[in-house]
Amino acid sequence: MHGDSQITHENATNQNFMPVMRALVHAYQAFSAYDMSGYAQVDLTVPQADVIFTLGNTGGLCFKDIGEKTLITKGTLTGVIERLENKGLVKKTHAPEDRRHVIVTLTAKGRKIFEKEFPRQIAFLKQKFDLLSKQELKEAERVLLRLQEIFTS
Amino acid sequence: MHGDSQITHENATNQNFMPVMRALVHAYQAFSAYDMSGYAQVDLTVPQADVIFTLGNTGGLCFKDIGEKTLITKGTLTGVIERLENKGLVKKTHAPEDRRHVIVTLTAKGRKIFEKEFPRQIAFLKQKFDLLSKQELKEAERVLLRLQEIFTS
DNA sequence: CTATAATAGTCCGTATTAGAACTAATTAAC
DNA sequence: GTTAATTAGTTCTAATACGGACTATTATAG
Repeated sequence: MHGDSQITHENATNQNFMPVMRALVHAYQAFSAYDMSGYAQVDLTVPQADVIFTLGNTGGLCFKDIGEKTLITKGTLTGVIERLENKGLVKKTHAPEDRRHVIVTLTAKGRKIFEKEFPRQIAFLKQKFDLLSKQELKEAERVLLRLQEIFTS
Repeated sequence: MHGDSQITHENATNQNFMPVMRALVHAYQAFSAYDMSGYAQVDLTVPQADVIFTLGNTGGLCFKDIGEKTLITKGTLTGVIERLENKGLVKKTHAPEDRRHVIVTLTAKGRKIFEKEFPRQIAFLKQKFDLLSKQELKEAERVLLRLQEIFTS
């Protein structure tokens, strides 16, 4: 016998971290649903918009860089970029200095979309984040960085 | 001219809420990746485990209830339950009092999986959450509930 | 009592999503 | 300098994921 430290299927739900875990999942899910709703009137999915916004204000990026910034894995990225290419929003070129790299660049049409939709979506998100005080924003950032830290350590 | 309140594609990235938004996405992504890694040696996907854990310690739930607890939409749930059924972990029965409802119940095999894997995964997650102090847990929960609140209001 | 609305699931189409096997190109080892 | 290891993308499979159309069942309106 060594105290009540044993986790069973009956007491697992009562672990003291469960409320935080649930809150993290629900907070992200709520944010995610709101973010997605911003694209309802735009012919872009969230990952597609994510890529367009990542490419904006740059002279083009390779798959690896786009994947690292958007957290989209390479296998998925191939398809996302392909659909953006079919819509005429990006184009692919091989880097001359290293032919393994494929550089993805916004087309003129893609740039127009970026310049219109990026500020619109940011303003849309800002409506919600503006409900937080400066104090709350700072606290939230600190807490979230700490959470990220424990899961990557 | 009305101050610098206008959001353009050039200044959008500098909005003061951007660090918080990024931190939320990265914190969730880090948690999610860690959670998923816990199932590496188990023949269950995250949604499948989520359903099994939700059904554990209950006498069965209908699709609607499972969907609300797991945040899995109905169209997706049909497939998830079907695969669990094929593995012999759950069974479906029509509710006699309202034949629109389909009640999903753990089989004996499903219950065994639940009783073994639920405590294991909770202990696995606990390893990380134990890195947080009581104070940090409380603060995190408060901040996350606030975030959830602003996005659902 | 009957037409209508609401609810619960299923099915379908399109788009992620992760991960593993594969190809092509570059770098490192010897 | 050729072989081995690494890196960048593509392709493939299985499983989500959302939303809309559809069916079956129950509740509501008149």
